Amino acid sequence: MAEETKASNFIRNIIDADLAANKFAGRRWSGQPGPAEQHKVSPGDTPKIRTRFPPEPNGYLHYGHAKSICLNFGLALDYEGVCHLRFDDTNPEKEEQEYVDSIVDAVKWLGFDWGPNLYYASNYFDWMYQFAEYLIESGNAYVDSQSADEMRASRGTLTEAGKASPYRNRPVAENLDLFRRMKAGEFADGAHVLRAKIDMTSGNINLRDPAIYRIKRATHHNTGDKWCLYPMYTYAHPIEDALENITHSICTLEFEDQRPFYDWLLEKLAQGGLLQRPLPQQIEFARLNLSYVVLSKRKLIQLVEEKHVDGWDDPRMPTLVGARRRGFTPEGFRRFAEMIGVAKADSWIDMSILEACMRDHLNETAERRIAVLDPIKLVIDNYPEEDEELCEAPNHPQHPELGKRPIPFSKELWIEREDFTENPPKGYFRLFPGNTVRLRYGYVIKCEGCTKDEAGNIKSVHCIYLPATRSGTPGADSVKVKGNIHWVSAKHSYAAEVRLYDRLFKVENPGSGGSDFIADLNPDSKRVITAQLEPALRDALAEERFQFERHGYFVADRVDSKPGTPVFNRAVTLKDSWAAKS
RNA sequence: UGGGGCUUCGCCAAGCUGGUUAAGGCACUGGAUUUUGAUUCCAGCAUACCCAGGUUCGAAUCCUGGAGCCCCAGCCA
Repeated sequence: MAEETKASNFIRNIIDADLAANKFAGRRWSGQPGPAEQHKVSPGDTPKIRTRFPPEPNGYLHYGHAKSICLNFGLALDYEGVCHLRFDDTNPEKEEQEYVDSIVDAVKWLGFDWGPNLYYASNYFDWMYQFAEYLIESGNAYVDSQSADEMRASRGTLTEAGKASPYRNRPVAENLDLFRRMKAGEFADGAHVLRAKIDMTSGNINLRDPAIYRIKRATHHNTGDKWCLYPMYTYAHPIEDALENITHSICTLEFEDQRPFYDWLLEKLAQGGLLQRPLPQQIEFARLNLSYVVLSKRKLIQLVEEKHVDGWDDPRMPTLVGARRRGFTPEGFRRFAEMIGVAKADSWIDMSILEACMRDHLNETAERRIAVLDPIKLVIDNYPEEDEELCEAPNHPQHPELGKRPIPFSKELWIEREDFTENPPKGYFRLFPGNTVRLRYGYVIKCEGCTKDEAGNIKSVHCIYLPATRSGTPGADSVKVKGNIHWVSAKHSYAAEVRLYDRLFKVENPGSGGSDFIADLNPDSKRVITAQLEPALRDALAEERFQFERHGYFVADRVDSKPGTPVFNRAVTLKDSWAAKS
């Protein structure tokens, strides 16, 4: 593949400048995350940059995470760096091993590799604790014994400064004693909290003595019951980055206000000789907003719990497990991330962009097959009853090397109901009485009419075929036709379950204007049908993706398919300029 | 006068150390190829950069003022 020049963005500009200034030249790396002391005698850190994807294992990854994953891992790849996968597991009440596993799977599925750099914030608890003691000793932290309510009240408001806690000037020795006893489990949850001592009058509320440690008796998925004291994200995250030698700590915009604290903390710790310089820098970018879907964790949970979808991996869910079942591809997501870019302006990406990226990749890679989704019988009146023959269909029109496969042809076929009409609208060039059309990879046929039941519903379409026009023979092009429709032989095709998925919501911005987003669900987001498929499809392997010609891209469902009877999910339709016009 | 951030084509988004015809992609519109109304190809698509002033020979880029939108008052992340 040709060398692509990556689109410039503000993060790449920062990295370019850092690299040009040789900012990271002095860093050491002991092979494992650790404080300054540990890295001190080690060799230089070879990767040019270190980024990280730091999910909290408290839910399933969604499309928004895909943007962040592609960004962090992609940057590492481009700059000969590495990207760590780090679980930010500082709140035992919300986190579970199940989520850790699913996150590992999802990032792997997207095609990224963290090598040996799989880490857990919870493995740094000892260091974090020591650093907290240092902060206390250096007069930068204190134990506050106010209740949560009192703390909230004294924090002030957006426009009024906060007031100092009565415990703010506790002597160092007392703070240290209290903090150690907090760790030892002498106090009830919520009795005390450790706070950074910064500025209660700051315009930035995050600097009004943020809480950095709370007492919480909960079993942690990784550390078990070792701790009853857990660090807050605010405190933990910068330290995690520093211990891991992260050069660029990329996060979303809502953490922008947190950056002054991030820098304050790391600077204090570095001054105390605890952390190696240069310190990591936090860079914020705009999170993904996608139309026709919701990405907030709360809403996703609601969809699952209220059973509006069939679980977290429902193909309609904007989760990565859902996308996988849907038939979306990792390459499609990476293309998407590349296409939407990264910037600081809040933006809304239309779902059609993601769909287009999936089509792009699927078009290149998916083999073609024939499926009649809404079958109606087509009878070829002048074709002998007992005859049958094999037609050949290429597996991919742009890739002849993928070979061909035989498709049985006979007197009675299934065609799409919408490929025939008695009263063609202007511009319609499929089947209607008197019109000729090609049966793809077969013969040209001339439509004679149709038969109906008593109610007037069309039962079968009748036609005659032109024997000399068989595809692949010299006479194939002797009759020019505009229309080209697909078909399967009724005698040889088989009925199979196919799920037609569509967008989960019927409006661009579900729940906008204060309405209930549930009311905006698309009632037709899932249709289960029985389709007539060409014989070759029986052999489809779970997760194998195909283009059903003239329909779209489908995947053999990875959970419901059984050997010999795959169930197909529609990932996305083909672009349809005829439907768009009419 | 609480703090922080953002504003370039319908949607993203380069550019921001002042001088380019204001990149590129998607969408859209033409046209060519095509046994998928698909794909591919080729062409078109901002005298205009939130607004108003100013500096300058010259401003999307610098200055001043204004408008709009987003985020922050968890012992969540």
